[in-house]
Amino acid sequence: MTLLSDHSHSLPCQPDQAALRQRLATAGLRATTQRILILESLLLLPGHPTAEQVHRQVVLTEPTVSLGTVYKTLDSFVAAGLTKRVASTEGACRRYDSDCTAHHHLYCTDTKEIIDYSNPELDALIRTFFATHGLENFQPHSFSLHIAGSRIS
Amino acid sequence: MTLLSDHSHSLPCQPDQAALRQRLATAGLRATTQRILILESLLLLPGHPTAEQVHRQVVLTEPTVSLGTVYKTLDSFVAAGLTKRVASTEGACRRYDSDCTAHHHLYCTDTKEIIDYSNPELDALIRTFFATHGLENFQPHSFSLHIAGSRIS
DNA sequence: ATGCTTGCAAACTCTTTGCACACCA
DNA sequence: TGGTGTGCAAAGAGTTTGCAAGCAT
Repeated sequence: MTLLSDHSHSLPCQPDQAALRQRLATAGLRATTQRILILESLLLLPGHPTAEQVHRQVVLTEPTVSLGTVYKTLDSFVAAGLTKRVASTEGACRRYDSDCTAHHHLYCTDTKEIIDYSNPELDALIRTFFATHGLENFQPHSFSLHIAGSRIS
Repeated sequence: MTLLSDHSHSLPCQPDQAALRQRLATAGLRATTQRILILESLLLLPGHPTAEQVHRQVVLTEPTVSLGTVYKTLDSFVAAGLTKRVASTEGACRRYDSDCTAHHHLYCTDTKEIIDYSNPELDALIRTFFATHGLENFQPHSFSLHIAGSRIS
């Protein structure tokens, strides 16, 4: 099995292999070829890819990586906090989000798209609300607002 | 603090069969025995039942109802707006929510429970926020805040 | 060297589908 | 009666698992 080859086709602002290894190490995960590739693919793919989509991307570079490994790896990424799973009412399959910073989602009811949305003012508003109106018997640690609606063109 | 929207809260009283027929008719659905039972079970079951759980409940009264019918029926309920599907990052299976009024969800990271949460003040806060800070290219029509955290005993 | 990871394929779970029969409007 | 809805069983999609062999540390 070859190590990560140089990617003449890869996008400009992609983290290099050393940075990916570092991220894995920080998360307490061994830096295997597969994990590096899967992490790279997650960061590369737009939107909220499924395990299947990540696999398709990974296989371009390393055709022997199995879908099962992608599932196991994505699970370990989620467990390690490298990745999140996106909540969705639509579709049967899981979607992953490489953006682990707090953010919200716009759900387009027409196109079924899930669009990332960040707004620090909104975050502050919500945090302040729960700081003053504490929930009973529940300690919140993160919030995500799901905004359903439709795109205006 | 902004005024609360008026919040007429009806307890989950058991609608009789005539009321259920009426709800189905209003939604444009034929009132079959199965649909009446499934709707009744949805309203009866606490939390956010899966198709499987609804089926188990329905079969107590009418043992011949098939799981396939429960799936088809729940889909038609969602399409008709009688029921919602709950978004979840956890678990593989779909959950349904008979409460079609706007509300939020607490996701307990320990027990994986999904707990309903309503707070008109919070709703007003969010609505006000988006009324003043409109989204670009997006017309929101509903909001649901997902609050992850853990129960305190 | 040790123990975590991987690939493979089979098993599993959840959901959908096709079709003949049954039923509501 | 006509057109929908239902039951059944098989198929399909997505995900998990067990184990032998392969790597990272």
